Amino acid sequence: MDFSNDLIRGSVVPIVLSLLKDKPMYGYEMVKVVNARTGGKLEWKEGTLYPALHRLAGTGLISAKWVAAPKGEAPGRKRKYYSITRKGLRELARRTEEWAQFSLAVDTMLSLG
Amino acid sequence: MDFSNDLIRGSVVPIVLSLLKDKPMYGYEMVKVVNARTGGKLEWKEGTLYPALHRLAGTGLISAKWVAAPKGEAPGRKRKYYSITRKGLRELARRTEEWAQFSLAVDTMLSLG
DNA sequence: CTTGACACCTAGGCTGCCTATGTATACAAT
DNA sequence: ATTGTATACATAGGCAGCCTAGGTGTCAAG
Repeated sequence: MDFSNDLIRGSVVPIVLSLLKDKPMYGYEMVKVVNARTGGKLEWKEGTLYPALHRLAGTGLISAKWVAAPKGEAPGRKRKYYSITRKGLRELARRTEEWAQFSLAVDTMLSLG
Repeated sequence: MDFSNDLIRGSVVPIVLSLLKDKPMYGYEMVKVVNARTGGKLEWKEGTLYPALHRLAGTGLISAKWVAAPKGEAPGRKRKYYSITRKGLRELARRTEEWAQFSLAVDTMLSLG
């Protein structure tokens, strides 16, 4: 099952914030993790994620730091690690609650609740 | 809590199809019913619904029929009643399953599952 | 006779997801 | 040597749906 873009929309930001709540991550890593953790159901595209990360950094919900990859792993490559800010944590709480209420409302209307 | 447009997006079509599965309805009525059934959480706008109905009719998922309102209720007014088609019923099944899987995937990523 | 509820409609703007493409490095395969 | 694949970042342009704001017209109530 391939999810329509219209469903995807709006789910990227809360998921990014949720990922970063646990530990700093870089974009490419997030793509892989999301694809893996959902068994390929959610298939993030780089062209979606990178601009989203820039928006989040622009509004101060996350912050970025360039880090060289460890020698044994991917020598010579630069990774842009993102961390969630305090403001981002508050936004995560808001978005998580919003999602919970929204999905409940939709379930109700689809007689799934 | 006001849901962001990005979440709303994609939920309109399955909900319309689900409503029409039970009985034919007219647009204005759908707005009221959705607002009521979700306790005001989902607040549909006419400017959203009407174009959506036209799209659904255009792709043959629903069909329309003009009906005069009953004399005792709203005399003189015309209502455009929509019914779901057989094609629409199949699409409803698809969309419902899609939503179920999608919301599960998001719950997983937000540690709500 | 004005207000509000009913009932429909559309144009234009905004915004975010997608496709496609590009840069650059490292390593394996041919 | 060269090609391909994985890593890791980035952007431009297209597309599509939701929203705002405005419009039409009927009728009942104040």
